[in-house]
Amino acid sequence: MPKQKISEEELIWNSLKVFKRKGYHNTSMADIAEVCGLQKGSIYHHFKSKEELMKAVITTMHEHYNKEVFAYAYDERLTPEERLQKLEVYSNKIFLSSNSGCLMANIALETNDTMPEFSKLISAFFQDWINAMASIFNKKFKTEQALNLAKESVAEIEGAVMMMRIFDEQAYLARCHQRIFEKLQSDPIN
Amino acid sequence: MPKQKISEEELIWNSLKVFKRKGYHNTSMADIAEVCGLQKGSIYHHFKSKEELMKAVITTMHEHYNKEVFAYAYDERLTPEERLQKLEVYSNKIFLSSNSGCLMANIALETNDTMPEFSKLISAFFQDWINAMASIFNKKFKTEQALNLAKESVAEIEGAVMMMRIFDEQAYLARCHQRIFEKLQSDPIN
Amino acid sequence: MPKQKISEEELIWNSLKVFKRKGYHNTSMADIAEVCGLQKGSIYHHFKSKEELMKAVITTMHEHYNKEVFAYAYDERLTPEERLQKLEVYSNKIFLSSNSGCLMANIALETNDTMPEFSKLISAFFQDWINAMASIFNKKFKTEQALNLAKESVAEIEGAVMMMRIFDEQAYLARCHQRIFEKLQSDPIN
Amino acid sequence: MPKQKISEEELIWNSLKVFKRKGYHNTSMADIAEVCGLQKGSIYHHFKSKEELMKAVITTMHEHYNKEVFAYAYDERLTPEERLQKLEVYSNKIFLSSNSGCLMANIALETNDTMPEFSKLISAFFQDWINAMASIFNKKFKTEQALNLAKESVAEIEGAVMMMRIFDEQAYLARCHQRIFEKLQSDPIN
DNA sequence: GATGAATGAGGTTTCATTCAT
DNA sequence: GATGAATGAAACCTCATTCAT
Repeated sequence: MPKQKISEEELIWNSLKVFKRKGYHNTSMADIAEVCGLQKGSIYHHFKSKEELMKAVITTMHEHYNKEVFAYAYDERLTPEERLQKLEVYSNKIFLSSNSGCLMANIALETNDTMPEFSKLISAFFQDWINAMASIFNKKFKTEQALNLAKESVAEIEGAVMMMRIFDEQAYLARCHQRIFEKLQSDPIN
Repeated sequence: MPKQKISEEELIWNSLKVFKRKGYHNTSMADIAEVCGLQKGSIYHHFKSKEELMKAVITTMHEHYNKEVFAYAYDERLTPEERLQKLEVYSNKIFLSSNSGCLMANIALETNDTMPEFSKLISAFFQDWINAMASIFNKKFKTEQALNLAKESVAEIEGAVMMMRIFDEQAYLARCHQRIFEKLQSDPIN
Repeated sequence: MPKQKISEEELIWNSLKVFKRKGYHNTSMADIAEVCGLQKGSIYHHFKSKEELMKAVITTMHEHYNKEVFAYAYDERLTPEERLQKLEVYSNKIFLSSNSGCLMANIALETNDTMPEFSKLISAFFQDWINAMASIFNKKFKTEQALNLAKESVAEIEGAVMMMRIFDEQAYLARCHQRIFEKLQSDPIN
Repeated sequence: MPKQKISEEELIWNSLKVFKRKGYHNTSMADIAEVCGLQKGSIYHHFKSKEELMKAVITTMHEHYNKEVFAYAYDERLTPEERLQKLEVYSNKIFLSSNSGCLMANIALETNDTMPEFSKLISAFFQDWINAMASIFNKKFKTEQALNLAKESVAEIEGAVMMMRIFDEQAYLARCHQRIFEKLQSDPIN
């Protein structure tokens, strides 16, 4: 009889916010329940465990990025510079909207050595991000060099987001994007 | 039952390893006790809470870096390049010795929004690191530019360490150091 | 595992018995759990801490007295002597039913200097008791004298209950009630 | 080699203050150590357990009362009124010097049902007190009546001390002594 | 589907006590 | 005698999970 109070989508996005802020182990099912307006027990109608919920959160975020962000990297109607800018705009939207950094990085650094199932999902996400960046650099650079530039770029962005959070100083991200843009416009090494 | 089984120093360094690998919230006092060969309760002889222990760990690591690493950045007998290399050598020793990344970054991303006392200590550490890097760049660049290069560099290193851990791929760090070296040798912007 | 095994009312009254016998600090949540047929952790479903439980116990007892005992002191259909007797009958029922004295007094003497939240609740209880007694004496005595007689009476009863417990000698209470009766029938001081 | 830092006497009197204020179970050996300027472990050179210490405290207090207070009740050079006044003076000194009530009563109400060894010692104390009072009343009243008046009086004093502590209102004790004085001067029932 | 009571394992912490120095 | 490190039991409390209603 009881009507559904919240959609699975919403449940996942609400949980995401909490996990991003408080981390995996410090987030309790009660915390999740609270932001969803449910009782602890009710969450188990949707996810069979906290671990499954976290995996759903990671996966959902990954799919979202694939569709809404990384897709631009492959959009043949755009120049490489335009593509890069699209990714940047989205990055900014996410990373500047809260002071809590990047869900994927936060969870990765917290659980990389103890929750292999999360690690697999998270590295898949970063792989897709790197591939997207590489495909942009590919227009001007050779495969291997493009890949390296992509790896550098993703690493730099995550480094910048980390510092941004630690120092509460937004400039890090803008300067980082600036440098990536310069990479794209630099001369191929040979 | 009596007489010291472990020095406070050792206790801290053993704890550090566990905290780095498992994070703050997922490390139990029982875990700490185990790596120290003590009973749970005995740790409270040395630190009045898990939180105080974590703070001692952060502080000890910070002091260690100040003395053993950052000090090279101010060593007038060395050229800037030599100084940078000293820092790099040390970075490698730490970050390549395990697959668990950087204690400071791991704890920062896990607890930045919930444990302000840790955040303060951690940002002080990164500030000292940035200052050390800036003092190296200062030999060739103007203050502001040197500072920005220092910030970039620290962010890049942390980004590289993160990726290195996620992908278990050590190349990230070497290439990152390479790029920092190039920054040092590039022409000042004007 | 699910569905209520014990009502909150019962939980409180069962706890009360243990607290009265063993005191606050010497009563463990395990003790409480045992008399309630629950697991330790389950009690936290109903009360968020041992302290809150104790406060609920005190408050419940206070309300119970207000309704079931002190009310007689204000019952206009009864003579002062009848009112006094009603209170006495109830006193006897409580204080003679076990050898554990008076919950309020026991907890007060144990925790008065360390748990101010208990002290406030307990002194409110005694104040209501004194007011009830005063309202009986008021029929024959002036306000101030009635109040003093009430204070004396309550103190005497508590003193008697204490001695009764220490010496396991019930006569104390009966004689004490006798003296209070005589006070009521004595001549007003002027 | 280490010189004695505190005499056993002092240790007992210092402990007494803590036990009176915080009760038996809520006083830790660390608390005791602190007020004695010792380490926890050192207390065990003097008393083999917390329980033994508490018993020494009770016994010491009892002996002190016998010698310094109750003795006046048997002093043939004094009138009954003078004897009573001596006891009163002493009562006031003790009970008005802190807001923590009566050690014997506090410990009795906290532990009567769980620490029979304390109960025995405490009831012996109260018995001596009652006997002392009875010996005063004996000058004017018959044995049985004197005994009852003594019991009443002690109970009343303890009741007054309890109320005094709960309400932080010193008047209780003075009025109580006043009433006891009146008892002594009233006519024997005969 | 939602609820809320219950569970049991495990978390951090406290504490009386022991004992080598 | 005093110390301080260690112990282990037990304290309070949290939490992921289950399940009858």
